Order: sequence, then C-alpha cells, then structure tokens
Amino acid sequence: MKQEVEFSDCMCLSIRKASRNITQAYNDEFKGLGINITQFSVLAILAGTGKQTITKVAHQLGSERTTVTRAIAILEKKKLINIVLGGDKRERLIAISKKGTEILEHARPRWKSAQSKIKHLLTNQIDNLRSNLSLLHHL
Amino acid sequence: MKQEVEFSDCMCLSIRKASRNITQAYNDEFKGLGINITQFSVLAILAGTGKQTITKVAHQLGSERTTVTRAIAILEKKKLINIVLGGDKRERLIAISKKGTEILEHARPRWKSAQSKIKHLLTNQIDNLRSNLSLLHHL
DNA sequence: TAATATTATGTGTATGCACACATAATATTA
DNA sequence: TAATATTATGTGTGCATACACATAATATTA
Repeated sequence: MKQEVEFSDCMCLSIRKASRNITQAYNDEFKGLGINITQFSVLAILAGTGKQTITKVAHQLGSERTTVTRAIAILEKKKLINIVLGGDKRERLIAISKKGTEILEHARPRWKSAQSKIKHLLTNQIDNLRSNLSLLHHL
Repeated sequence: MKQEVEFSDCMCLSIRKASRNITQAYNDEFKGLGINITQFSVLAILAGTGKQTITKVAHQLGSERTTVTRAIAILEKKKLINIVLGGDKRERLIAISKKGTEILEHARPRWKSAQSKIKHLLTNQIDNLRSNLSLLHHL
C-alpha cells in the first residue's frame, strides 16, 4: 500500500500565490499612476541613492541583473530615467528623471497605503497565532 | 523638512524575492527531471483528480486560467498529458499521460525534499520567534 | 607590455503572469 | 423557439524572471 505524498500544502505554490496576490494589491493602489510596483521600486532606489549602474540597482533589489535591464528599458521608454555613460565605458549610469521624480512623489502615498494594508493583514495573522497559542492551555 | 518614506521594508519586494528564491530551490531539486515546479503541480493535480478542464485545474492551483492554458501547452509538447474533448464541445479534458505519470513518480521525492528543506527553514524562523519572545522578560 | 581574468552589459529563449478581447458552445429566459 | 446570458477556451500584448551566451572594456598577472 503506497504512501501518498500530499501536495496541497506545497510551500512553493503557497508563496507564489501570495506573491501574486500581494503584487496585485500594490498595483491596484498604483492604478492610474502610469507605473507599477516594479517600476516604483527602481525609481525609489534611484531617488535614494542617485545615479547607479544597473548591476548595483539589481543588487539592491535582490533581483536578477537582466530582469533589471529590461525594467530599465521600460522606464527609459517612459522617460522616467536618464542614462549616461560613466568614465568606465562599460557602465551605463541610471538616474531618475524630473518626470520620474514627479511620478514617484505621487506614488509614495499609494505605496504607503498598500504597505499599511498588508502589514495590517499580517498583524491579524499574528493575532491568529496568539489566539492559537492560547489554545495550548488544553495541553 | 520632508518626511521620507522608507522602502527598504517593502512587503511586496520581500515576498516576491522570497517567491523567486523558493521557486529556485524547488526547481534545483527538479534538475535533470525534465519538469519544473509549475509543471509538477499541474501533473500532481491531474494525477490526484483524473481528467479535468483547464478552468478547474486553474481553480485548484489558484492560478490565472490563461496561465494554466500556457502551462498545459508546454506539458502537451512534452507529451506528459493527453487532451480529449468532452461531451461539452467547449471543454478540453486534460489527463496525465503514462510518461507524465512516470516523471511525476520520479519527481515526488524531489518535491518532498525541497518541501522539507523549506519547512525546516520555517521551523528555524519559529525558533527565532520563540527566542525573540523570550527576550520580552526584560519588559 | 602581452596574455589572461574579471566586470558590466545586452540579447535570445523559455517560461510565468495578468488582462483585454474574441469565439464557439451551452444554458437561460422572454 | 428566438434572443440573451453564461461558460470554456484561445490569443495578443506587456511585463517579470532565469539562464546561457556573447561582447567590449577594464583590471590583473606573467
């Protein structure tokens, strides 16, 4: 009699689903702004650090470099960043543009709102944990 | 003096990064098998439930329907599923194939291994929580 | 300095994901 | 039954992600 493995609690599926849902929650907040959470995060980093290479932006985001390369291309098409060559001819230095800065400022409170909602949800989860822990007095 | 908003703890970036990392951990386990965690999850559902429509598979996965449609196309190309038409001519009924079943069986222990590793990590996180809670005696 | 290694970047390919549209089949209703 | 609504599906588009390759520029080393 074969022991069936149980997939219904696959951690990978769970986190990927959560990731999709949370991403959508943030992007819903950004509706009408012209950027999404991915673009927002790049702009926010550039605003905080000044011009940087793609590789360094990728490191700060914890993202794959080539993913950031493609995100940069989108931001460039939208005129939200400027790209200049540095002394090192291999590098392309990325900086947030005037337009990018304006959109970023409009986006900040939206981000804050999405962030608060998610954190509130997590607080509820902590409450659930506390609630569950309280059940342990039966043991 | 403007109040700066803090992005470094963006919940969306955090979970997306975690999602990428965990997905890679599972896919690393699947290396050489010829399928990834996405394909595995579809096969596992089909094996558990028998032939089903794409829409129902999508519901069970909590995934967008058209995402599953494209995943099905990949599985079909790999000959891991069979597709038949039902009485309802709109439907396409998807079933795991012989080859799909074989690969799935090889994949099960790999999935179990990845799952255990992640759960172990989470256990460590619980331990950290307990450890942090113990610090509260200072209050 | 010449040879070699490293670094920064881009591109091709495959896949994942969301959303807007489109279509055919079936079900419901007037 | 004819008109309308719903259902199941596919496709186009844009973007996210990973990885293999390729290239040019710079740094290191023999």
